[in-house]
Amino acid sequence: MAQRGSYAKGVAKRTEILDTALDVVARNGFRGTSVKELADSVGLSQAGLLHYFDSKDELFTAILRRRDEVDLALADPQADIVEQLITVIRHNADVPGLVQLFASMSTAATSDPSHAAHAYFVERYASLRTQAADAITIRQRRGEVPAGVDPTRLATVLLAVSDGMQIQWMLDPATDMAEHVELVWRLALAAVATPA
Amino acid sequence: MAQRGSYAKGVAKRTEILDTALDVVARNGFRGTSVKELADSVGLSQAGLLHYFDSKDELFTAILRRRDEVDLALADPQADIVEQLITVIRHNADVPGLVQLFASMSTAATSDPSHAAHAYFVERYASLRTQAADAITIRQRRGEVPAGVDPTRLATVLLAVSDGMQIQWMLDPATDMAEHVELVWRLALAAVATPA
DNA sequence: GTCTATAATTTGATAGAC
DNA sequence: GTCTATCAAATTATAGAC
Repeated sequence: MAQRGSYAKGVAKRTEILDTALDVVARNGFRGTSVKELADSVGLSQAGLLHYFDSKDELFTAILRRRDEVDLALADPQADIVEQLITVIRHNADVPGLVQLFASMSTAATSDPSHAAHAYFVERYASLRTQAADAITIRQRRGEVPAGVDPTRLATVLLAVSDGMQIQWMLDPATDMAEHVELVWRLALAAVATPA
Repeated sequence: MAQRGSYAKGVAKRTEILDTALDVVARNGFRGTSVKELADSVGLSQAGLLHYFDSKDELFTAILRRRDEVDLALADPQADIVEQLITVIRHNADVPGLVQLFASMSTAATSDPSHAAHAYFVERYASLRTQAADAITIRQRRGEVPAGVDPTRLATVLLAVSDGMQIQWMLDPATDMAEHVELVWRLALAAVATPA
């Protein structure tokens, strides 16, 4: 078996912890959730849980990374990255706690380069922005997106609406986040003049 | 003098405190700033400062409200609300700490109805959304915005981009927030088909 | 109105036994 | 690897003097 040795065991356990944490946070939310709360739900003591992660922030950053992995696995690999993004946003309405976690961590980490999650967000936005810009460029060549639109800017804007809609959705869960992201996307596809 | 009596004095002092706090937060940022830090900068003890506000969260909510007042006073009353919004976003690049404060408070307060700032955000989004939707409706009648676009949805989306761009700007201050909000606005003005 | 002093917790992190 | 126990702070909020 490939999972032999203490290293693999540690990794497997870590993943198991993260998947449980993902469920717990998704439901119970993230109200400055303490390490102990999470420890209880995964059946470990606080110290036991922190054995796997260097700090609280590292733990929650790992949760965010794991969530991206899970989301990616669920997405249709055939689909345009923009379509995938919209699908993920649509799913977000089912996991309020994760939306809360993402929003909280992003505000805390983006403005503080020394925050444990800073690198995660840098990588995430760079990666998504590039992927989306590439997809937009392809559509542009097909004439589906006006030539005057800068792909990177449009990509940036699509990510921004996604993030911003989370705030308004938390305020009123009846709000349809995905629909609003789609509106921007359709406006771009429908634009005929050539905004910079 | 109109400012006589303990009530008026209290109000004046409160405003004075808030204006100082606004400066301090704008520069120093909001890294979970403690009440004591703010108290020091306004020349009061921690308890002295809390004499004017019921709690820490009430204090920071008051700072946000005061900031909106100041921003509103600076805006051109002749301008379209959407243009005003873009102007405010442009100014935001000069007050990083306030962007941080707004982002932090919005994530904390929107998801928690019992948070001291919850009502503030409810009112703020409702008000801005309505005003923007009205302005969009007017443009629609003039034929500047496609008839098929729902004014409230477009308004919602413009607010979302504004919020979302703050995250990406905190990550990279070279990002031009206003320019990206304008992109969405121009896409809407340039759209020719009729997205819902 | 403002201060000093302190209560009241909470909670992240670590040391060390098993 | 996991736990118990404890440390070490950091703050908010309040009581009560002046």
